[in-house]
Amino acid sequence: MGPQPAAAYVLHAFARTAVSQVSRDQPTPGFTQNRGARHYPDFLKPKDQIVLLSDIAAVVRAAPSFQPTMPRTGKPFSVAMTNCGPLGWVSDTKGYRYQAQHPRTGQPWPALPKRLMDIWRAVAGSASEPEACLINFYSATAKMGSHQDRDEADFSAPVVSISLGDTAKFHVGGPKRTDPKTRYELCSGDVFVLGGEARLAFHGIDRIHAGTSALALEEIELGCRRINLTLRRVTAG
DNA sequence: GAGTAACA
DNA sequence: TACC
Repeated sequence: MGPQPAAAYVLHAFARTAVSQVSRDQPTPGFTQNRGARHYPDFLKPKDQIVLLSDIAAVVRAAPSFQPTMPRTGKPFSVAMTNCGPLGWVSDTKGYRYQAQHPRTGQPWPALPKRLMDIWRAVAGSASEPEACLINFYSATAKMGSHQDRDEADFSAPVVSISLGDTAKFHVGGPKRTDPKTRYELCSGDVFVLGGEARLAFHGIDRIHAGTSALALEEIELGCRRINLTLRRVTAG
């Protein structure tokens, strides 16, 4: 069996009325940009975060979290995931790909919640509508190794990432794995956009700062401390 | 190499 | 950095 499904976590988190904001080194108006990588701190207010969690709860009810594995080796990822939208990103021993059905239930992915479409429209400029939202569930010890998002047919649209729960140490490099990295702390409610020059930048999650958000503190026993939503355009359009 | 383990 |  894989890790605990994240559904219970999401449902309980929604029931809470408070999402604490972590103190920051610097209050940042608007966003900061570095070669197409844009960081929007506090893009979602606490109330927006809670309402978005209700959307995620509905998604997970229809599409339970699953444990992806590495191509070839079959080694499991430390994160659990699910998807919503017409297409979902999956990984197993056969490789990385987008597909229209949940790998375990065989059902189509749930629709993209309107609130996610609204976030996309607010930060993705003139790009076509997103087709996939990958939802990653991070435990206190989960990480995401440095990688590129390159399984899409269309790189003209940006990748839009939304953070909920505990703060994560995030890095963004360049199109080569060895390019120098910039590090960010991604807090609950932050939005991060990889577009333009940064669309194919290597990026990853180095660590989770467990206990930095009341959202995640409620569900220590289930192990999920952070949720990341990644919106993507997959097909040319 | 969207993984881990071992290393200095 | 090595692994398979």
